[in-house]
Amino acid sequence: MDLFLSTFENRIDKKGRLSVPAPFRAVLERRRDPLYLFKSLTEPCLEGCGPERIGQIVDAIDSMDSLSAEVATLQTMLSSAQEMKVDGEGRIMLSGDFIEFAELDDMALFAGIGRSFQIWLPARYRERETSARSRAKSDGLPSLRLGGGTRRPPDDEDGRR
Amino acid sequence: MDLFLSTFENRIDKKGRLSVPAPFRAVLERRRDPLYLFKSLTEPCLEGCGPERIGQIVDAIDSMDSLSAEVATLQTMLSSAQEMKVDGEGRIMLSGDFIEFAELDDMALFAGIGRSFQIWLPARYRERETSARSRAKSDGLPSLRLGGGTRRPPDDEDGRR
DNA sequence: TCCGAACCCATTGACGACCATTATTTCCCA
DNA sequence: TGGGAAATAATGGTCGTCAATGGGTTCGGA
Repeated sequence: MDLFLSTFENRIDKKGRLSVPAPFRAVLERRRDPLYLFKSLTEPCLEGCGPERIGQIVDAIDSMDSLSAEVATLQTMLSSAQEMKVDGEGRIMLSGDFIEFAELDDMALFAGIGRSFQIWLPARYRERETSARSRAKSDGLPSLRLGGGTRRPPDDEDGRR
Repeated sequence: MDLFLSTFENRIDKKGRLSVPAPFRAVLERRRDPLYLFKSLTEPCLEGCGPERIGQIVDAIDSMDSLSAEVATLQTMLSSAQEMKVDGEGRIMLSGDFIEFAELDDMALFAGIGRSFQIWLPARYRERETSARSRAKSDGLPSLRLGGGTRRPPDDEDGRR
């Protein structure tokens, strides 16, 4: 399975166009997947993914009580989602709404987080990264304990990016 | 599967005409489906969909106790439904009843929510979106935990709080 | 005959497709 | 080992197309 990993910083030109990092594009193209962007529900950033995640959300809505607050939350997510058209040069055009929401300026930082990626204002991302790091030092790495199962206790780590 | 996604804001002209967003039209045309609108049961907005969703409601009624209150509610929904005529430019004409119900003025906001979409007074929609986002921040993203369904423990996700 | 709704046509503005230029990296060869 | 060439990626600009909107005209029903 190919994943979105690593971070890239690209420029947003004055028309609002933004190059998708070549490695991310490669993942989508290999699967022949279109790219979807939507506003994060919890943070000031955009989320990028393929259709399968969108489908999961739609199915979740259908299987839930349509009166619940959770459904309204998921609907908010969907109604912010856009299928992005990628031009011949691998660029997308961010709507004014997206730029505003993520408070983007003239640079955008792509952060690969596995099955999806995020787009941040670079400065804001770094802020968040340092605080995540210090939190990890004080609180440990709960998710690694849960998920990984196999290897290595929560130490070293900080060495890598 | 093609879905109704994203939001669009269009003007209601002085003749009462309203352009259906081209992407939404494309979904319906590809399936050769007519467009139905009906009043939302739970919110001050209109719901738009194709025939299959209307059929689902009919089937639901058939499978329920015909004396129950829920059936009466669903019947209310059906009786408010109209098949909309779309003119050559992709516009529909809203009845006075619909405009009143959704408290529409001179702008209408289309919000795609997967298999259907909603039509809102823009200001009212934004209110609702704001509250959905703040709720998501405080309560987390319960539904994704449910919806993911398939693999993977409840970590990573977009919603790393 | 009057009103409203369906149809047709015109305008405009934004977006998408295409083409050009620059920069950076990698690889090959001198 | 260093320099150059080619490939890839990023960036910038331009033009055509289509969607959104507005106005006018005709047709049908009351």
